[in-house]
Amino acid sequence: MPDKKTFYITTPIYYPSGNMHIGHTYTTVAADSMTRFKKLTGYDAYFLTGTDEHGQKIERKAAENGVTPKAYVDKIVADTKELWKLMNIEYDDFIRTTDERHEKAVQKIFKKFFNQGDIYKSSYEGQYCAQCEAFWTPTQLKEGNLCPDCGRGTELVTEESYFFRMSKYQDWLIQYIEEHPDFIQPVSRANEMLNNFLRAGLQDLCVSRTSFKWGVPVDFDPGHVVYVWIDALSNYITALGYTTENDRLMQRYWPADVHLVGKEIVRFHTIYWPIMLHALGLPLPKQVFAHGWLLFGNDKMSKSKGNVAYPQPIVARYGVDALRYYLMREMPFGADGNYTNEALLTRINADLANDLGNLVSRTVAMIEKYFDGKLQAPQDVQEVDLALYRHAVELPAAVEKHMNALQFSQALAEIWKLIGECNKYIDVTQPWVLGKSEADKPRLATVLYTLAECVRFVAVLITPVMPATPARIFEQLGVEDDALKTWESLAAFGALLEGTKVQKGEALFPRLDIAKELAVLTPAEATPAPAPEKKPEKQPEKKVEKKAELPEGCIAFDDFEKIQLRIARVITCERVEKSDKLLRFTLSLGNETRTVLSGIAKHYDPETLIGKRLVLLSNLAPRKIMGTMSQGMLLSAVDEGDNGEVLHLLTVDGDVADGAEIG
RNA sequence: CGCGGGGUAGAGCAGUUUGGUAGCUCGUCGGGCUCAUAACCCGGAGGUCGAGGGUUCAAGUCCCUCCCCCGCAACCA
Repeated sequence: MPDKKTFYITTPIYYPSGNMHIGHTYTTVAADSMTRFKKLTGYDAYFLTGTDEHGQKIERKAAENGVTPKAYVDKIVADTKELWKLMNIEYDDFIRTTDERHEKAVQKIFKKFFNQGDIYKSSYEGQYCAQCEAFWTPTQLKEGNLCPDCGRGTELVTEESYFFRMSKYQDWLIQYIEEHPDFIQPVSRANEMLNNFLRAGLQDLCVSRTSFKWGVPVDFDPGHVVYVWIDALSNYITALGYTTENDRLMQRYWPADVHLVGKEIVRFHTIYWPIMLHALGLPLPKQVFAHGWLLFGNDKMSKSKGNVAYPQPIVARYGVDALRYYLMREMPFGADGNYTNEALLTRINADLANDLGNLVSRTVAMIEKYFDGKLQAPQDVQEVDLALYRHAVELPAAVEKHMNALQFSQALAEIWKLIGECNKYIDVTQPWVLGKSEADKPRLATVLYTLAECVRFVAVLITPVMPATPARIFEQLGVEDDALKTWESLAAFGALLEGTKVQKGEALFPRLDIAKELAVLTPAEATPAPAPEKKPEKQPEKKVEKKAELPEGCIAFDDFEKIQLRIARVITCERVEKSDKLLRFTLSLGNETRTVLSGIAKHYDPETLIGKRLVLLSNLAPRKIMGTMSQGMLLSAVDEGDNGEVLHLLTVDGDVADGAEIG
């Protein structure tokens, strides 16, 4: 072990103000795939993830829920770890900024900065919103110094704080970035940082707060807590035992090989963090890689917009590896990408079911059919076979090249080229014709051996991204020897043993009925918010809003008038077959009845709703869900309780006629 | 003129560094095959490469102007 090369990779520590969604999953799967790849290729790899648990927002969220901040984050952290387990994430350490080991180290780091004069005490003056307990800069404020968040007035407040002398290190950092072109990836991000912040001049950074308590206390100045930057960023070294007696890990793994970050926190990782490290006398991470965002439709995922996708239902339906594959394959790492259910399902069918799954299936089936399941040694090798051998043997190097550049998508594309080549090879060699004559048996043996060996190559190569699938392939191929599952075993073609007994199993990835699956996946997203479906119409609307110069987050009265809300009486209500979320309603609107589906089966028993008067968004475009047209949307209040969301249907006071309009 | 990214076939993207026949996936149309998960293989149709101007024998690729979209600037990956 000591002679192995090391590789240290981190994800950001996530902010546990709510459950982790598919975006966090994206980053974490990438880090995990990279780690697995490095381990596979002989590295001593170390993978750190965790949570950034302090700050006012958590403090407030916890208060709203009537629990302590610690209890609040404990729950989310437990769920997060559960999710990573589900996603087959094998981290080496999970750091929480509330860990004692972290807090102690942060206090030492803060003290050191103070002692060496990097941190000084001063005061911070700004417009403060008492309601939101937040400071806003002049550019953030709405006209008349109104709070951009709640719209109330703000007041000029002075708060005593500690500041980090960033300006002192500015020139050093500019030079460092210019001399290390690989430090910030993609390079466009480096330019952004240089042009936007560094060359413009760094402001000293406020690194403590007195306005809230939920943070690491500054041990030499009661009342102050360490503000986010020093607290959060230093996780990458406190997790390795920095400042403690046992800093074995620090010695071994620092500096990190790569910090994976989302593009919105590039600045903190490429400016403040390097400066902090430099001030501590530590080397900088070799690379900060900013990946893009997974957008939903064309929108940023955000809870408030109701357009967030969560991994759990996808994994439940299609398996972890399908989702991991999709996330790593769909878009180039570094650029933004769209998450859509359609694309996910298409990928599963085209790449996993048709190309890979079917290749394994037909290969194994033919070995069973023609050789009674016993793999024959290749005989009578021809140029078609040799071409495929060469392709396979050259593949690991190509995959390695792309993986080392964190280009997961390209690495997978390379692997899939071999899969495509194999499918074509079957067509060209026509094993079912060879099987008809005894004289062609040697050819047939060669063809089937070649295919089986290629499948083995593929199984090994996809391991980092799809850790669960190779075992299922090896089982069908009859590969038991672990030596045949290693990266080294791909050095030459032909490691598979003659006589291996293959056995056809279940389809690796069953082909999906896309229309049907879409209908199942859709209600979950359609329920919380009106579906933002019509792209072409959306843009003009936006423009109108801008021209009218409405306060941000507001709509005009005529926008409201577009929404038709009516009282609907429940005539019948029943569960939808094969759906655990949907209820089918027949509603009376006085002169008409409507069928509406609603994803609230987990919150209500259908019988109890009959006769109730509910609020219906009646002019929502109809949508087919699970084969039934749903003509509107029932409104409900969403309560974010400890055990996830709880829905409460909106109802109405007093006796109101069916179909009464709400305005 | 705040900064950055982007506008390429119906959809999603690559190609722009180092100008030289416009490529991939999905979809679509036609053909082939029957080992296989109605899967696989081949072929076709479909693009004024955001607009305009310029440099050049030659421009998606270089230069200039303009239009449009998205993001950052503020603790959601």
